[in-house]
Amino acid sequence: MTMSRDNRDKGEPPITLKAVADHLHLSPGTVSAVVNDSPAAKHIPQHTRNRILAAVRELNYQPNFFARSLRKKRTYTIGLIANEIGDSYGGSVIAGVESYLRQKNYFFLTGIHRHDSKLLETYSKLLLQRGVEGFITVDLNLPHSLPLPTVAVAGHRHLKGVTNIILDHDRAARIALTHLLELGHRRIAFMKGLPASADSADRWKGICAVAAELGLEIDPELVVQIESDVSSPELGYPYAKTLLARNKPFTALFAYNDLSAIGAIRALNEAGLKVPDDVSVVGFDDIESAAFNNPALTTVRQPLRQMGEVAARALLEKIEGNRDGLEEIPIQPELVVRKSTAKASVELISTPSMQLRDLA
Amino acid sequence: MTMSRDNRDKGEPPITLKAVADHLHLSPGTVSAVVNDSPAAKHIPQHTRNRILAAVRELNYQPNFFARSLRKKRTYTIGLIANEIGDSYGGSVIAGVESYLRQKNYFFLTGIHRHDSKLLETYSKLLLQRGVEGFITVDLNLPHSLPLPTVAVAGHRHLKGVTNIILDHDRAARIALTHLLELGHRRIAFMKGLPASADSADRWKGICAVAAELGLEIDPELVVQIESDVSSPELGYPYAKTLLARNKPFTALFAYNDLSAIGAIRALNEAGLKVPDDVSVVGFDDIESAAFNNPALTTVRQPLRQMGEVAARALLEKIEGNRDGLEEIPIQPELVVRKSTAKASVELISTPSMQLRDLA
DNA sequence: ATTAACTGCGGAACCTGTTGCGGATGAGCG
DNA sequence: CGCTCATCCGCAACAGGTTCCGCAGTTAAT
Repeated sequence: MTMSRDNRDKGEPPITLKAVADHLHLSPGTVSAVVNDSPAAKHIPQHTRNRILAAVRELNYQPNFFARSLRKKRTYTIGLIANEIGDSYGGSVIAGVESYLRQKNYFFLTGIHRHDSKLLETYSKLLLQRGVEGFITVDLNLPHSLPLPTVAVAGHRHLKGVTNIILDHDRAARIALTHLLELGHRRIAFMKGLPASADSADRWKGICAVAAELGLEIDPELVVQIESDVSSPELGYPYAKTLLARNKPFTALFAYNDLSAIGAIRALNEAGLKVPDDVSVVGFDDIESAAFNNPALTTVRQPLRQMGEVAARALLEKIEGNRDGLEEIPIQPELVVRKSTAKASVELISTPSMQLRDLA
Repeated sequence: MTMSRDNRDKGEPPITLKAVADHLHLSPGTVSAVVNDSPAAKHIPQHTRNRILAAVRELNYQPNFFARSLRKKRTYTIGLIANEIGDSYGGSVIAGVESYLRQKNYFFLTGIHRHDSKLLETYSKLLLQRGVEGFITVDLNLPHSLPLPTVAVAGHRHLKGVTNIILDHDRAARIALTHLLELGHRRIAFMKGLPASADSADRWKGICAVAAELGLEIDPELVVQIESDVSSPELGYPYAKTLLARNKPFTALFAYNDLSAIGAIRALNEAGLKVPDDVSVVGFDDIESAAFNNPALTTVRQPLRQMGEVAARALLEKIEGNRDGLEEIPIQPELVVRKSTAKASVELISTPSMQLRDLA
C-alpha cells in the first residue's frame, strides 16, 4: 500500500566527482581541473585528459550544482519580479526573458507580488537567499534599489545600479495622436493608468506634452483615471461607462492599454455607439488578442517579447561584465492601424453622440 | 569609468553560522540545532535558545541555501515543463502553480520546450541537475516517465509515478453538444486539435462518444484538423476557411479552444456569415478574452488556474509524503453561455447558409 | 555510595566540488 | 654523478551547514 519509492534515500547513489576519481585511480582535484578546463590543468597531459573525459562520459557524471555554487558563488540564476505571470503583458515579457536566458544557460526564479508591496520585500529577500545574481522587474516602480544588478522593464525611477528599459512615450503619444488628428478627431477622451502601473505617469506626461505641441486641448472632463487592478478587459469597462455618464461628447478614445480598450468598446457598444463609426478607439501594447478583437484594434505596439530579451541581455552583461551598464535603454513603439479607428463623422461632433444613448 | 561594484568579491562578508556561533561562544552545531529546532536540540535549555535566537535576529543571519541543500538534499524547488509561458492557457496554469508554491515556500524553474522534443530532454536533464524535487508538465504528452514525482496537467498517458490532472472530456462534450442540440442545431462542424496538444485525442474521443449517445451524426466533411502550432487566434482562422471552402452547410461550430474559436469567427464574418445569427460558435477553455470577445464567447470553461493549484498541491503531497499519490485527478468543466450561440434558424438548415456566401 | 540517567554542548565527519601549494618523478645538462 | 627544472598530480583546506556521538557534570534512583 504505502510502497515508498524513496527516490531521495535509496536508488543508485549519484555519480560524484570522487567516484569518477576512484574509478580512474586519480584524485578528485585532478578530475575537477580537467572537467572545468581550469588553469590548474595547465600541465595535465592530453593522455590523462582523454582518460578522464572518457570516464566522465561513460559514468555519465553530472556535477552537483549545489556543491559547485557553494564554492564558486555563482548560480546562473536570476530573480524575476513581476506583478502577474499569466497576463498578456507580463507573460510576453517573461517569455522574452526566458528565451534569452535559455540560450545562455541561465534560469530564473519568479517573485509574483500582485501589487502587494510587502510581498515585494519578502520576495527580494527570498530570492537573494536563493542566490540569484541579479533582478529583472516588470511593470513595477521599485521603492529602492536592490543589492544586486537590476534591470527594470518599464521602470522609471532613476536608481543607482538599475537599468531602465523604457518605451519612448513621447513618440507613442505622437503617433497615436497624429493618427487621430489626421482622421479629423478633436474631442478625444483619455484613460489614465493605475498609478501602481509603472508606465502610467510617463505615458500621461507624453500625451500632455504632445497634445500641447499639436495644439490639441485636453478636456479634463474627458479624462478618466483607472482605479482597479485587474488584468482582463474588465479594466476598461466601468471607466468607459463613467466617461459616458459625464455626457460630454467625444469622437475618439485613447485607452490606457489594449485590455482597457477592449473593455471600453464593450461599454460603448452597450451604449449604442458603434466603433469605429461613432467613436474611434486606440489601444496600447498590441497584445495578441488585439488583432483578433472585433473590431480589430488600432494600437500602439510595444515589442514586449523583445523588451524581455533586451532586459535579460542587459542584465547578463551587468552580471558577467561586472559593470553598471546603461542607465536607460529606449524602445521604439509603432502604430498598428486596424479597424477600431476611422474618420471622425462631422455630424457626431455637432450632434453629440451621447444623445443617441439618451434617446434609446 | 569602469568602477566595478564587485558585489560578489568585496562588501561585508555574509553572516555565517560560524560567525553567530563565535559571537555567542558556542559551536556552530548547537546554533544550527536551535535555529532548525531539530531533535538534537531536545536538551538545549530555553535560556540558551533565547540567546541564540536573539543573536540570529540581531546579526540578521541568513542560512546559506546552497550549503543547506548540499547537506539535506532538499531544494524546495520544482521543475515546470510547459510549451509556452506567455499564452493564455499555459499562463493561467502557471499562475495557479505559482500561487500554491508561494504559500508553501517552494519555487519553480521553467523548461519551455515550444514543442521541440529535443529541448524537452535537455530541459529535464538541466532541471534535474539543478535539484528539482519533482515536475509539473503542462499540455504535454510525456514520452516516458521522469525519474522524479510528476504531475501532468492535461496529460493522458498512464505512466508510472505520474499523476494526471484531466478534464472530464465526456462531460465537456455533453454540456456543449446538449446546448447546441437544444438550440436546434444538427449540422455541427468540429475542429480537432493539434496532436501535439495533450488534450486533443481525449477531447475528440469524448465528442464522438457523446455524439453517438445523443444520436448526433458527425459528418467527416465538417471536421477539420488543426495543423499549426501558434497560440494566437491565428490558430483557427485558416481552418475555418478550409471548412467554408468545402461548401457543406453547417449551423454551428465547436472549435478546439477559445483561440481557434475567435479566429474562426473572424473567418466566418469575412465570409459574410454572422455569429450567432447564421452560425453558432462554441469555444473551449474560457480564457480571459473569451468574455470580452465580440460576440462574447459561449465556451466550455476549464478552471485553468485552479488546475495549476491542484497540480502543485498534488506534487507537493507526493514529494513530502513520499507517496505515489493518485493516478488521476478529474476536473469538472462548466458551460458558460454567452452571445456566440443562438437558436438555429430553420431556413438556414434547409437553405444552406453557404449559399449566402456563394451569392455574395 | 554506586550506578544510571539526564542535561548541555563540543567535536568531528559529512555533503560535493574547487583550488593553491608542494611533493615525487624523470629528463636534461654540465 | 649530482643538480636543476619541468611535468604530473595528490593533499588538504575550504565553501557553509547538518547531524551523530559522546564527554563532562549533575541529579535521581538503587
